[in-house]
Amino acid sequence: MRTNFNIEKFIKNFENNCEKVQKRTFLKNEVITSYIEKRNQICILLSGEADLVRYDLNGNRTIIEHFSKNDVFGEVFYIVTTNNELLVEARKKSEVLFYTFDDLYESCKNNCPFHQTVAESIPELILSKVTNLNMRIELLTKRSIRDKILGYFTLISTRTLSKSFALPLSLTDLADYLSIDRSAMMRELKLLKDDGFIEKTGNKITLLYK
Amino acid sequence: MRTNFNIEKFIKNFENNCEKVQKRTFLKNEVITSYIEKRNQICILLSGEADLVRYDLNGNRTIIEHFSKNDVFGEVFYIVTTNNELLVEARKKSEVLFYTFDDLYESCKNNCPFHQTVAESIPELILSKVTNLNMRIELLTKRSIRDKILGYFTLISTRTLSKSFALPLSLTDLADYLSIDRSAMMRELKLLKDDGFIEKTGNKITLLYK
DNA sequence: ACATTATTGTTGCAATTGCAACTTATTTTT
DNA sequence: AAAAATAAGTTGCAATTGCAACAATAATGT
Repeated sequence: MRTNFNIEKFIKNFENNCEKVQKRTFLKNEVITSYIEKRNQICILLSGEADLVRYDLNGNRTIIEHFSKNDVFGEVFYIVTTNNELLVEARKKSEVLFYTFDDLYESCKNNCPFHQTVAESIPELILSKVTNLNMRIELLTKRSIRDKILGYFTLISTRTLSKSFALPLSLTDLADYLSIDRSAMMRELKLLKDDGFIEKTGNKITLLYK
Repeated sequence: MRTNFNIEKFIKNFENNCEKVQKRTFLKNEVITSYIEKRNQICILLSGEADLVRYDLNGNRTIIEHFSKNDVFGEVFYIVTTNNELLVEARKKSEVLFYTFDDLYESCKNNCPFHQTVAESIPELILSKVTNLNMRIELLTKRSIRDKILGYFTLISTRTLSKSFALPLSLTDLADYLSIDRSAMMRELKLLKDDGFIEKTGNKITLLYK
């Protein structure tokens, strides 16, 4: 899920000597990090794609958030007291910037500009997370698979300012994101085509309504 | 949904001369406020109960958040671009403190202590909102009514540090909060009793598992 | 105290959704 | 370029859920 936050200012400052900032590369399906309280790290996806996922006891996977270039994540943005393990998994080969902090709002002893920029941007970052969380709740509270799908498509359409768009997720992943059965979702997609609500060719969707 | 945030320090400062802080009383079912962008207000529930609700096109009500004493709400905590109207409705007679701001992070020209306290506490407040939103998503992504109910009960149990508790919501409201059909929820509650997972007398629940 | 309204509790039935087991297509790896 | 792995697409069937329409309680208002 794309944050609206413009991360460019972060990245242009990251080549510095602060030992608290590290860059690492991950291959597809590697675990980038897990959300454990007090890990105190903020991560920025420089390239590639990744998902924040949870596996429940029945083996169901839920994609909690989908990250693409310049998205920011970390357990500070997901403070929940549960026994469920949350993982960030690379979907493709990905470069990630890790930033470790002692106190989220304190500035670095080294006074490094990157560190500084991060600290200043925390409120803005969190607000953009809140926006995404609220949109997600809006999708999840919809009562039928059809409404969830259409809600999601409308969201992407609004973001891309176009009635036609490529899905940022595979259909398998989309089902796990909307928390619905994949085959039931496929069936509903076909019905939506048959009923003239959408056109679908591969992962390209065109909305025909409104 | 209870925030962990301790609001006492807000309230003890509220009797001041700042014209941007107002106190109003609402009767049951009155609309306290609606979430419209740029309204720029933060509200604190001093007494009573209220819900943040949305009505969809089919007339389904969704309770997005439930507020009780000392909870803080306002559209800054719910920035979403949708055409759905969001309302905060009083469940009981309620007292609400309204605080209007020009810039969330700027301090008051009057330099009033209340205003000051609010501005300083924004990050903390928002983080506690994020926690609640994440927990809500965790509930909503559960695949069955049974898991949603048990997830909710476990949550309340953890908060109250007890296996026995009174539900903070009516059953009708709980169904709208979990985004499920009320009668289906009632049926599942009976099954949970029959299967020995819970005991239920009125709105008192006792968890028998784990 | 009575009437009114809202909430809880129940149930049959229909619609939706999930599950399992496939086939076909596409991507990735060797 | 072939083999292997992953994703997309289908379908029958069973389980779950939603809907509608009640009756029984409880809460609220006059």
